[in-house]
Amino acid sequence: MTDDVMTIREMCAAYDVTPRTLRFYESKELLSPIRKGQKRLFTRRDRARLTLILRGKRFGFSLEDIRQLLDLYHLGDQQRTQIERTLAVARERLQEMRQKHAELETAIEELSHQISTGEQTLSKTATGQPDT
Amino acid sequence: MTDDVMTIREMCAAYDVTPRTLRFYESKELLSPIRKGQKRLFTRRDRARLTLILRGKRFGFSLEDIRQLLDLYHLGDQQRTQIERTLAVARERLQEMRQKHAELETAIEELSHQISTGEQTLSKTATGQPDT
DNA sequence: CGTTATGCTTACGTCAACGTCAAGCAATCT
DNA sequence: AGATTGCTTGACGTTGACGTAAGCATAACG
Repeated sequence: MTDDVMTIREMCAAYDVTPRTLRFYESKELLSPIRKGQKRLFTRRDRARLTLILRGKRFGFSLEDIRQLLDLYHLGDQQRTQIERTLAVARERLQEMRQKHAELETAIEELSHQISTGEQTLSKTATGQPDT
Repeated sequence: MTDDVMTIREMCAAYDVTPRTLRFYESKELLSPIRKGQKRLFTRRDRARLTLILRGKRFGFSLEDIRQLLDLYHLGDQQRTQIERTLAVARERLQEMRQKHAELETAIEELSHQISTGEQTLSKTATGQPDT
């Protein structure tokens, strides 16, 4: 099991990102692959974090937001006050997410309503063809 | 009821946006306020659209995406093929939104789980207190 | 009638999140 | 050895969504 770690290429393939993206995330301290000489080796921890990063992005969180949240997922040797601040951030984000979730539900309903209205408009003005 | 229309300042106050933003949206053909001489007057239609624009943005849609979706909300004098394309776009977006909705649900559960784990960590390492 | 406020247009500035080169090691293939 | 391939580190370019500043017009106030 040498593949406890992955190279940058393997990571790119696995997560569908570019090398540039991974290096960029490292520069922003979102990832911290180990260095074998010159090269980066990404651990399970990096992979878990990347999963969370990509998910966070889909929900519209900034990388900076995500960086703060990531700490939550491996509270180890941190200071108590640090943990508390992280928790506070997390609770805020959770609130935002719940809010979004609810709004999204409304928006989905509205949009799907509009779509069926549109479909009816179409079927009435059918293309030369009468109704089936 | 002269306030069938609103000035740019009123709009800014009502929707918490800047004048720049409203003019920018107009330049991108997302809004089309009428002109009284030099000045812009925003109608109910503009307001409805702005509501949808801001909502769309919260869900991570680009202004261009939103511009296409907006057409759906007032299919009037359009061409049939144009309506069909709009509907196609809308269905795609609806799919995305449903996907996001589901993912968001998962993420909410995970995050809230992590938060309670974090809280327990805190309560065990209570301030200066040894384990209970 | 001067000035203060508001609005308009035009144009350049900014910030996030990368993309896209350029230039240089290092290992590997021929 | 030479060439190729993969990875590295800068450094500058790009796109979307505005911010900001300059300059002029119009309107309102005193």
